[in-house]
Amino acid sequence: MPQPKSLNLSFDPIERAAQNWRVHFGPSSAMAAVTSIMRAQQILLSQLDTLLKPYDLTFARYEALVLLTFSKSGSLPLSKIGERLMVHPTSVTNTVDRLERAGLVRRMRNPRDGRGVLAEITDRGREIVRVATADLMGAEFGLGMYGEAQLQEMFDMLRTIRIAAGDFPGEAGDPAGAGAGGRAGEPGV
Amino acid sequence: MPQPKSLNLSFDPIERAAQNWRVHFGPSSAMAAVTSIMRAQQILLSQLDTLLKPYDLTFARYEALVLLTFSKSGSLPLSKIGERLMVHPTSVTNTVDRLERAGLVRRMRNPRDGRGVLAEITDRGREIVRVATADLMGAEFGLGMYGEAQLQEMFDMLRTIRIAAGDFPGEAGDPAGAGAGGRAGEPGV
DNA sequence: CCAATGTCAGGGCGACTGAAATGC
DNA sequence: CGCATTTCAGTCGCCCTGACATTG
Repeated sequence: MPQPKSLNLSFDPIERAAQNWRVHFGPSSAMAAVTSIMRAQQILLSQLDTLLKPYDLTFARYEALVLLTFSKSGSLPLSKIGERLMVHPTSVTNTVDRLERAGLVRRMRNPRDGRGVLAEITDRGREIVRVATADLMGAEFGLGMYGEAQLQEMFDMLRTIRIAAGDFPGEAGDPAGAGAGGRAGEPGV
Repeated sequence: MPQPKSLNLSFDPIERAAQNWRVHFGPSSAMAAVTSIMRAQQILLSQLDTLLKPYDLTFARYEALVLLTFSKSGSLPLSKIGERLMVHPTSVTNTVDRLERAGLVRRMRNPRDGRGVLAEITDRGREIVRVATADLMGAEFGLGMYGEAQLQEMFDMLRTIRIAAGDFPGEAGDPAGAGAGGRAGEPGV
C-alpha cells in the first residue's frame, strides 16, 4: 500500500519535473504522462486498499473474489483466475491461500482435470463481496470527480497501451468511426 | 517488476469484467477506468524497468538520479528527494543506499543543516543518467503509440486525480482562471 | 515422453511502522 | 524542551525464478 499522504506541495511536482526535463533533455510529454499514470495508480490503489481494509482484503484479493462471483458455479480453476486477472501463477496460489485462510474461498480438485484445482467462493465470501462492493461503488472507486464521458474516454485511451502490450488483439482501429460514442459495450461477441 | 507477459487473450479482460460487472452490480465505467489505470501502470513500469535493467536501475532509482541532475549543485537533501518524488523517507534512504552502493551517488553531511544528509550524484551517475535517458526517450517511455496532443490530454486528465488527492493545490495553473471545464478546485481550503 | 497445473522455496522491490540518534 | 532529519529493524504485499510432483 503506497502512501496516501496529502504531501501538500505548493506546486505540481510532475509539472515541475517536466519543465526541468525539457531544459535538460528535450521534449517531455511522454515522461509527464508516464509519471502521471504512476502517481494516479498509486493514489487509487491506496484509496481502494483503505476501503477494503475493514474486510481484510487487498484490491488484488477483492478482484479474485469478484471474478468468482461472476462464474456460474462460483468456482474457477486457478489457471483461469490468473489469466483473467493477469497475474502470475504463483501469485494466484498466494492470493487463494489468503482467501482460503479467511474462509472466503475453498479449494477443490477439478473434476474435469486432475491436474487442476478449483477455487470456489463460500457463502461468507459472497457476503463480503456484496458489502465491499457497495463500499467501493459508494466511493465511486475514487473516481467520483469524473463524469461518465470522461471515464469512458480514460478507458478508451488506456486501452491503446494494453493492446500495444499484447494483452489482447484489439483489432487496430475502431470500426466505422464508432470512436467517441462507443462505450465498453458488448462488441457483438 | 510486474509481468510483461503478452498473455495473448482473445478478448479484452477488462471489458469482459465490465460487462459482468454491469450485470451483477450495475454501472461500471469507474471500475473499468480504475482497472485500466492499474494495468497500464503495470505495463509501463515493466517496460521501463526492463529498459533500465542493463544499468542496474529501477524506475524509482532512475527518477532519483534524474532529480539530482536537475539540481544546480548535483546534490539534494534526502528530505527534498522524498518530497519531490513523493516517496516515504525510509524509501529514500533505501534508494540512496542502492545508488550509493552502485557508485552513482555519494552521501555527504549537509553543511547548512547538521541533521541533514545530501545525496550528490557522481560523474558515473551522470553518465548513467545520460545513456539511460537516451534509451528511455528512444523508447518514448513506452508511449510511442500516442501523439503529442493525446499525451497532453492524458496528463491533464490524470491531474484531476492528483489534485483531488491533495498532492498540490491545483487550479492555479491556468492564467486568469481559464477553466476549460470544471476543475476539482477547492477555494477555501 | 512431453505439456500443463499448481505448489514451495527463495529472492527482489517498495511501502510502511516504530524506535532511536543526532542536531536545530 | 519540542521538532526535524535520517537511519535501522522488522513487517507486509506483490512479483518473479527455479524446482518439483502430479496428471493428461
